[in-house]
Amino acid sequence: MPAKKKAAEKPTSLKPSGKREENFFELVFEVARQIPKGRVTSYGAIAASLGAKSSSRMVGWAMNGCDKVKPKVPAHRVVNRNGMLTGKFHFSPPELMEQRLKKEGIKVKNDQVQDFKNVFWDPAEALGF
DNA sequence: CGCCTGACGAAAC
DNA sequence: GGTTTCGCCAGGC
Repeated sequence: MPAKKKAAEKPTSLKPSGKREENFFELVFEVARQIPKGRVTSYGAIAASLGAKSSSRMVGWAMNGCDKVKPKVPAHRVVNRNGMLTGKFHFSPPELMEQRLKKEGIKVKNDQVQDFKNVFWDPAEALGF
C-alpha cells in the first residue's frame, strides 16, 4: 500500500472546531523521544518531518515544556542546524546538555557538536520516510 | 486586542 | 565567509 508520506502535515494553525494544533507539539515530543542514544537532530529536521519546516521555531518553542511532558523529552539531543547547543542555557545547569551528550558518546566542543553530520539523526528517515 | 519575544532557518548584504 | 534581517507561528504581557 502506498506509503503515507507525511503523517501529520497540514500545519494549520486553526482547526475548524476544537482546540488548536496542540498535536504539533505532541508530535515534536514524540519524535524527540525516538532519538536514539548517541544521536542528535535539529529543530528544523523535526519540523520538516512534521511538514512544518518553516516552523522550526515552534519546535524549539514546544521544547519549552519538554521537562513537563511525560515521559521526559531528551531535549539535550536536539540542537540547531549548526550543531550548536543553542538551548543549553535552558537546562537546569547549562552544562547538563553537553555533559549528557558527552555521556552518550557525542563529542561536544565549544558548545558545538563534533561530527555533527555523523551523529545526525533524521526523524523522517526513522519514521519510515 | 495589539505588540514583543523566542531553544530556528534560510536568504540577503 | 561572517554578520544581519526577515519569515514563521504561537504564547505571554
